[in-house]
Amino acid sequence: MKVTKERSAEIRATLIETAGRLFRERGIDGVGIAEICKQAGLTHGALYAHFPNKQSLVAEALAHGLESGHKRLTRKEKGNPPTLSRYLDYYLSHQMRDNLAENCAIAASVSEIARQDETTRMHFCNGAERLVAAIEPTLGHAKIDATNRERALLIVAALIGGVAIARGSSKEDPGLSEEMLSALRKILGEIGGE
Amino acid sequence: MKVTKERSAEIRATLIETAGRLFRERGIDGVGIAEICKQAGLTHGALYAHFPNKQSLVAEALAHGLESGHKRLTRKEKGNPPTLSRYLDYYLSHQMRDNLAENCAIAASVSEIARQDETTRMHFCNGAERLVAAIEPTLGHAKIDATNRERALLIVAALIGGVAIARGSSKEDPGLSEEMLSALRKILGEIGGE
DNA sequence: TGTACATCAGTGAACGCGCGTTCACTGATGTAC
DNA sequence: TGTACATCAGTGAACGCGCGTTCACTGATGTAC
Repeated sequence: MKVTKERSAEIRATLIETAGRLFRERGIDGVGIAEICKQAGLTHGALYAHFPNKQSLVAEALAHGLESGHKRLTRKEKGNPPTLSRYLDYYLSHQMRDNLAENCAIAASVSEIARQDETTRMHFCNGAERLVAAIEPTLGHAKIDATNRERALLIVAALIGGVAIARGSSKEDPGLSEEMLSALRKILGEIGGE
Repeated sequence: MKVTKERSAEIRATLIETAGRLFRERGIDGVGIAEICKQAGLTHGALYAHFPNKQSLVAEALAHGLESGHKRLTRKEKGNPPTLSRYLDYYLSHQMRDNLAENCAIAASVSEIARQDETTRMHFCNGAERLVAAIEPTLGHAKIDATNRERALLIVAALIGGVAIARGSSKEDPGLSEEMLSALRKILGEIGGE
């Protein structure tokens, strides 16, 4: 049956958030429409009143995940802009490694992106650019012959790759997983002139 | 019909290589038994004479991909062991970015690994450890306060993450993609004491 | 070496299942009077 | 403000499809004599 405009907008937002959480946790191919709708408290048919198909939900869910991740990450604390230390502590924590669902959409879906449609890939690029741009101004001086932009690109690559490797090895080789997080925490801090 | 032992072993090897190539290119969930067998010149039922199920083919294909990648990467040239430059040139090339199928299984499947079974994850960990161990002895001196092991971990994380981001952005934001490859080439060379 | 037969890798139809998507229907919402 | 009706978000059965897997069958291979 019909619902109020407000309720409909709420439901749409719930679908996007639920889908994003599930896609990050189990991969885009690994989650079906039926489960997303069920977790959002709907039957599967309802989805098509909000999105023309699964792919467009994928695109919106990624965009929303990147947007809210970016906002959370760059939020000012006590009026101060975020520091490099805060980015590094956040990305290289156990909570980041062990909670796919609640964290960075770039890290969660990086190797699935190339197989998605153009809109989705576009959102991914914007998200990556914004992360680099957010890190760049937090950099201090370091004994390295490289521009701030180059160092920001390195830090983003290492964070995304490091978290992915730490996740993939956390059960079978926890030593490697821990070592990856702590080595990156130390050496990226130094490279970033923390 | 039955085939000779030699032919059967050939077929098994073909299945593993074909599956690995397709999994790297389109993801593990993105490729079915039928297509793997078809590309290997068989009908789908034949697979089950060689593997009990898809998951065990996934595990063997990953192990084989990591093994042959490792051999290719660490092969001596003119009696000399591989250098850091060779690793960096290989990982940060367009051929690496654009040919998922023929390259590093770690880079291709890093964010799918956490969802695979224990055997598959174990193979992944071994592959990652071997890559770190291969890079460590190639490092020279650099103005960075970090052990060789820590620098090797950083380089591996940055290569895997950097290639993944370069892949995800190559169509919609080629500028970012190129910049990522060249920035990493330069800065990792410096950090590695190339 | 030649013959008879057991083995078993490969075939292809068939299985149940879950996928994304469609659609006739329902009934509360929002609107026109 | 009250009434009549059009709208349309949500329901749930049904669609075709491709998935992983099974299995009776085939026929060349490998073996026992």
